[in-house]
Amino acid sequence: MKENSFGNKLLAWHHKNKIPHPWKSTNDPYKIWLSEIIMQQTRIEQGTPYYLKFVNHFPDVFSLAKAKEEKVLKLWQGLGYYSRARNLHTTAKFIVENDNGIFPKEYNEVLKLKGIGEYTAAAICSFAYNQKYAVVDGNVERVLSRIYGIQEDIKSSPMNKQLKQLAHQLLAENEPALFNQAIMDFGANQCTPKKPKCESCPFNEDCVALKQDIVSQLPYKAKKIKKKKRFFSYYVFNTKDELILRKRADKDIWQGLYDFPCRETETRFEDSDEAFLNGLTKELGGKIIKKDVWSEPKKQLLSHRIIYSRFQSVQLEAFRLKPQKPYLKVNKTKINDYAFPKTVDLYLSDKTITLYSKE
DNA sequence: AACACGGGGCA
DNA sequence: TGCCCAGTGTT
Repeated sequence: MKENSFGNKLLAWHHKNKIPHPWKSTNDPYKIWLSEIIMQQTRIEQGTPYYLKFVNHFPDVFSLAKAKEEKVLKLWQGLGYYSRARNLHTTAKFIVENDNGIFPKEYNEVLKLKGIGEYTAAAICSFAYNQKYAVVDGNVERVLSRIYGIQEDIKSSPMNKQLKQLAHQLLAENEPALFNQAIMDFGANQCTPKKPKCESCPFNEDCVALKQDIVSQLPYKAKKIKKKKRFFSYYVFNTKDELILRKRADKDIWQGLYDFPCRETETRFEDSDEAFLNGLTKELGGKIIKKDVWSEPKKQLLSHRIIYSRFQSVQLEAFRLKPQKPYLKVNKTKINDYAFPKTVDLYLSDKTITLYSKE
């Protein structure tokens, strides 16, 4: 779609559908800044009462700068992301002390302020000063990815760059403040995350996502897998010729592979668990001759896990009892017959470990 | 580049 | 539960 066509349709939509907000009827950069900080990652309905409270208590940057942080945080209470409030306060004091209370006008100067990133800098420069900076927030990402059928991960660095460029091109021939307001309103009220109003959409002839029936799948964001941390403390029981392995159970990582008797802990490594060690020692029917200190924890990254493993060599004079259940006794010369997870193999291969020597 | 940072609304 | 919301700072 041609840039001017996009702008014309968007502005026509906006003319009919604009929704007033308390901070729209001003060019005061302070109020625009305040509203933008409050609205970051926040729904308009949730943030609006806070905006009204703040302008009421702090009508200008001086009053905000003079306030105690306690007061600012108290007013912010319940809104979440509290570093926004602290940064807001810090920046207010900075502007009063360094710039005589006058908000900077240069985009790059605005961007330097604490709590102001690319989105907010563009919002302030366009809304307060009508400079040509395109805002790219969640709304804009959604609108553009759908209309232009962008199926790649919009959060990826290259794609995010492209989106900014596209937004900038579309903005180019238009009134910056008006265009930015329009595209955000359009995302918030027409091209909504769920149940977008495609039937009444001015772009329904152009929208690539609608044509391909993938509107509900866009914008695509790569699933960010939360990597759970696990902590393994391995006890490497060994004698002159043998050592104890454990066959790993089903329903867990590395099933069927071998490692050592292991105590897993929820959080970071705690002190050695003597009961665990002694119980196992008794079970193997031996006496401890020598016990090494714990190895430095080794970190292993899996697709969905971060595993920290540490090892402790425990030398017994003999294994008098036959190991039970998942444990088995193995002659050191046979160790290469078993499959090990990477960290365990690295430990075994370590030249400083004298358990066995790899060929 | 990945992650922490909140609280609320909605399926 | 999981996703999303006028994102930014930190590692």
